[in-house]
Amino acid sequence: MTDSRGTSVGPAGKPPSLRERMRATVRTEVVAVALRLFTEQGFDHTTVDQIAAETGLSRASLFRHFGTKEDIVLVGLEDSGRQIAQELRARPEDERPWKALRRAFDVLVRMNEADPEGALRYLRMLQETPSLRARHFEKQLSWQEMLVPEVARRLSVDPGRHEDPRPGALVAAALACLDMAATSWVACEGGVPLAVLLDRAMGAFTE
Amino acid sequence: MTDSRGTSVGPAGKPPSLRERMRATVRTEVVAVALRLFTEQGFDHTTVDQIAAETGLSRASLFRHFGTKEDIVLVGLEDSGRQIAQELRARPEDERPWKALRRAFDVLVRMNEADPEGALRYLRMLQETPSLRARHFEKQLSWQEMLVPEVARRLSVDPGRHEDPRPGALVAAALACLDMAATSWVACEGGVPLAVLLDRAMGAFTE
DNA sequence: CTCGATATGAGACTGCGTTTCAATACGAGT
DNA sequence: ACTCGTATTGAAACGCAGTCTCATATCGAG
Repeated sequence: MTDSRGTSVGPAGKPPSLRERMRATVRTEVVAVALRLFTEQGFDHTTVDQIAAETGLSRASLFRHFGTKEDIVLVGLEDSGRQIAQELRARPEDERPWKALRRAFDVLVRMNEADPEGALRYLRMLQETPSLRARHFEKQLSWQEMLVPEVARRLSVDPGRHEDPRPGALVAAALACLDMAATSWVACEGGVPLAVLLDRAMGAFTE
Repeated sequence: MTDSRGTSVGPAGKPPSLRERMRATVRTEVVAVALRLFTEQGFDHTTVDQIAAETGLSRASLFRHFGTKEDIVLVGLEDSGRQIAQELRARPEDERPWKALRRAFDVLVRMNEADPEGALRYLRMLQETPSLRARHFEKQLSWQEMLVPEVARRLSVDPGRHEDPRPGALVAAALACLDMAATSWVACEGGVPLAVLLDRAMGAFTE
């Protein structure tokens, strides 16, 4: 059971067959090699053929695992989105959506604190490479789709009603704050904790 | 005097030379032809060569006018951004930034009301075409850069301080609300006025 | 009219992403 | 262990976006 891009999806029963384990191994290997090359030579100056050569895969197979070159860098975000959504659903029922979103983002904060140096490098590359920034926004859109239903539920809004943009607006705005905090964090070289910047950004509304 | 993509910029002195007028007419011609082809066959199924052929231009020249295929559709946004920024600066000094941003967006609302049918078609294409959505976000980033200084000024924040993500967060969140409102507007086929949706979206915070 | 700057077309080139096809590796059932 | 249907793989050609070079016009100022 895999999603459209082949990520193994959830703990849904199946004992992972040999094939799927192979698949996972290959994927992490590719990501490792690619990240090394990207940080060494820059994203734009690294060709897909080069990555394929260094991993011993063919170009075609590479594109079967990752639909695009950018996806090699961004596959991880898919999972982060799921984690945030899970965390959001776990927040107390009576917590305000805005606050609940802020708390759900703590999973990302913790991930960054686990490896600040790597996170800094990663985010810098993301922000310096236009094509990556663009794809990154697309991924955030998928986060949005994962988070909106829960916010809608908390606001007692019929999920099918598109005349009420409030759930979407809250989620999109929160994600915008998250991006802004990340940008600031990179700008001051990690000098100010991400959590603090995120509090400031999202606190600009309740003032 | 032209900006990086060749758009004539503001009423800054110069009487437009013949060359620049030619340039302008060619550009609007290309945009017209391209929009027709895109709505007829879809963005992805229209090649740049086709547009070049129908306008009598060479591929190379086309790319001199518009850096990318997406830019042909999105050049107009550059100007919209400037208008919003101008409107924002014109808002009363004591108005809250959030409200001032809401009012500044009215220029877009008015543009949509001037040609709802065309706006609907345009936005639909934008949202249905992934590569266009991605570039659209990039353009919004440039809007952000145009709006942040004024918001920072109103919050008495030193523009150079990136430890304070609040101006950026407010602007990014407002733009997210704008996008969400536009999405809802398209979803209900323009059934609810954009202004109303925008009020709802941006009102979800002050509640 | 002349000269420098600029826009143009033609064509080759790089790189991403897709498609086709034949060969191979898995894995379930016998 | 054998076999057959199903996935996965590499090789190679293809389509298209975007860049570059270079020779040729075209404009604009003096």
